Amino acid sequence: MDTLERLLGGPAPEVAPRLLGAYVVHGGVTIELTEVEAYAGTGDPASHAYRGPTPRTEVMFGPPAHVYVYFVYGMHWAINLVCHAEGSAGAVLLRAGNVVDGVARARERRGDVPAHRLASGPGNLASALGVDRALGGTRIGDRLAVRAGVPREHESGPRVGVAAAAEVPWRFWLPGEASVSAYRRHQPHRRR
DNA sequence: CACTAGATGCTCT
DNA sequence: GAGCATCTAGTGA
Repeated sequence: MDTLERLLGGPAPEVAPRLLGAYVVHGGVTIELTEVEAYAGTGDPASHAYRGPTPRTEVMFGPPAHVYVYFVYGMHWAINLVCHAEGSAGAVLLRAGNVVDGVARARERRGDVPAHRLASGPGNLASALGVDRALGGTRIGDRLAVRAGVPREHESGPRVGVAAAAEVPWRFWLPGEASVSAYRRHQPHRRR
């Protein structure tokens, strides 16, 4: 497990690009990561952990190599890998990837979409893997597995859709991958 | 192609 | 109750 510690331990902005090309396995599906974002905990206004621990975010304040799962916009789950040491709350959001094994299984969950859209976007990625709140707080290697990939050239830029620290370039992706999201600025929500 | 409105429910104030 | 680390279908060009 030394390899896993080396891959996942450290400041989120350093761990995030290391995860590009790595493999995530859950629910009979394997995904090769093409896009991730770093969230640096209490020092990062865009992080869910910014204002300190809450029932939802306390996983991030625990030891690294655990899974933080959250629910957004009434219908989507998103997966984070906790990487900071206990007491600090940094994590990496898994935004997109290529399904390299278990395509049929992923398609059962995602429907009849083009291959590059099976796991494009945090909600779709979690859906393809069959991940929901039940995975939250589990240790990596327990139910969700992560394997290192081959290091690759990557690009970086501002994180998608965040209201705070909108200019911080902590999104990392593999260039030329169709699964990577187009950048979108945060947009305030209308209500009726 | 680009752009946007609406769905939907959890979490914290 | 307000805001949200989203996604898709729909419109218009």
